[in-house]
Amino acid sequence: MPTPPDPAARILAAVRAIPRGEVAGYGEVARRAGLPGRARWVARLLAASDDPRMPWHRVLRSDGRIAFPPESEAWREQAARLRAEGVEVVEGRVHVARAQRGADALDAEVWGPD
DNA sequence: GCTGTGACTCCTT
DNA sequence: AAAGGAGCCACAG
Repeated sequence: MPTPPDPAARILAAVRAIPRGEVAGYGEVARRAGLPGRARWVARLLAASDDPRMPWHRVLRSDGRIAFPPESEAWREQAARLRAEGVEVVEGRVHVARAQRGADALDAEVWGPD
């Protein structure tokens, strides 16, 4: 039997597995890696990763919002990267429009591609 | 080794 | 709808 990859490697692999133009939540990534409840670890790992191929910008909080402080440098960076691959970002959150604030927009489902 | 701090999430008020 | 609190865990001081 192959030795099970260490948890950190599985999490990073799960992040890399998010297709271009799609997004996933921290908790969702953790679950996919077989580590439910480790959302914070996912965030910590992404912060520590220096791999330029890591699509860290596709990982959002469970409510679809960007996890960085609003208007911060990283916050802008993430929003820009998402838009660059076709993901609609409004006020720091993906266009998932679960109703809320004048939401007359149609629900373009970008959430939970699985 | 204990405390505070997060790129978190969920449940209860 | 918004706020509080508990659970979570790695890391820095």
